[in-house]
Amino acid sequence: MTHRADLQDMSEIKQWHADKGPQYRLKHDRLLRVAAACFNQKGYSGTSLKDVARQLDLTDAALYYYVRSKEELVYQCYRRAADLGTRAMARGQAAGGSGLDRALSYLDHHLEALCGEEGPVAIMSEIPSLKPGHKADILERSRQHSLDFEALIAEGIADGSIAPCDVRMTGNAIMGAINWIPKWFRPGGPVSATQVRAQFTEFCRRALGA
Amino acid sequence: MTHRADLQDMSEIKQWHADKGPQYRLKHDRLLRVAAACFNQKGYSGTSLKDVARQLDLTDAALYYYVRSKEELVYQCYRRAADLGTRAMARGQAAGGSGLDRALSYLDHHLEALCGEEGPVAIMSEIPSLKPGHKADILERSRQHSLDFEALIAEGIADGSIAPCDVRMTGNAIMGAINWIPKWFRPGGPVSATQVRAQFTEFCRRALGA
DNA sequence: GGCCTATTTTAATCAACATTAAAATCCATC
DNA sequence: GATGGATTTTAATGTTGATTAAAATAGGCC
Repeated sequence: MTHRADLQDMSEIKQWHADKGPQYRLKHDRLLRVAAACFNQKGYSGTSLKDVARQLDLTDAALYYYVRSKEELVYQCYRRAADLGTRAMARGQAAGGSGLDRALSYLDHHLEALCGEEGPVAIMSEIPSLKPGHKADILERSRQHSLDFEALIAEGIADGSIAPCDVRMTGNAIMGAINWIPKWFRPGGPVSATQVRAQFTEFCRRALGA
Repeated sequence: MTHRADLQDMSEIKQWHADKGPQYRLKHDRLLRVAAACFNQKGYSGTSLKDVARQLDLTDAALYYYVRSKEELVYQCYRRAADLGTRAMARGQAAGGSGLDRALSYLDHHLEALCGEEGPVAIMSEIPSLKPGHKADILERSRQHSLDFEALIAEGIADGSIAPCDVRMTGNAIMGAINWIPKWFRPGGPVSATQVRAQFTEFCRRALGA
């Protein structure tokens, strides 16, 4: 499924970051978080590189020391978001208990990443305008994530902890609810991250539970 | 809450469309649907007016006979989406039965609009880059819609048809799931609109039901 | 102090669209 | 088949913001 071009893209990026020191990594990560916040708050077309740079006390041109292009900046934001999701999924899968328990564990971990200190996570609303290789990569990860979640649901149904339902649809519904969270949740807002975590998992427990 | 500038914007738009005939209205509506499809599939920044125009067998310049700017095109797409939501909400509120019944009725109507013949509905991911007046208008409608939905949930809790829960959170979760649907649902795809409607409402019934 | 690398800035450049103005075409009606 | 409004095209124009190249600065290390 993966084209030669994609692999090339991937390795290019690895090279790009490979030799840089830890200072670099730190700033690069900060860039990604700031950019994600901008994209979520001001929209993709609404945020210029200058906007992002200003928040980092930098010139727009300076960003090109960290990313090759705006497109790549978006891509890396999405990649970061996908990575956080994947990590949460791995933890959920590794958790003990019934299918329901593990599904909820995953959700809780993901919510923690979304609302917690890991900083703002980019909503993936501009996937289509990524260049082919990057788009394929993100879509692939995204697809895998969905499949993993559906698998958890299926296991839950099998072991009787989750009520029988259309796995695909249910997965999509919950994923949608998750993905939409950055739209309405603001750290430091009226609702705390802890509350969201508790209430959201509670919601899913009821939605899924047998 | 509404500024003078906003009102001005609104009336300007009314004037713009007021005198035109029914042919015009028809084509204008088609434009909005095609544009919504483009924005959803190719992203906002990924769709040029030329793209939209091509699908209508028109030149990009011709679109300016129907809209004043790209920004306004987006705004009208969002407005159309909001209107469909509002209509569904009105029908749901007017339906009989318990709070749960009415909430589900609203959802069903909204799903029908989203997946049915009314054509593709724009995902509102670029609200921030609307100009102030338009942004305020859309946000206001959106907020109202959420409030209405939360009210339905509250009524359901009051009459015992919906299990006690945090109304705001639950509303946000379900709205998120709804708003995300255009991301994965493709008319003519593997899953029919009817199936989505049935399964999604079923999901919400379980999530909400007492 | 001098050197080397990492980081950032200044000052252009450049391209992609959005947008506009004027002209052309289409179409119903007289 | 001529007239007038509605609709669309052709051909520029403009502006924004991404991108680049070369120069400047900062800081660790000898």
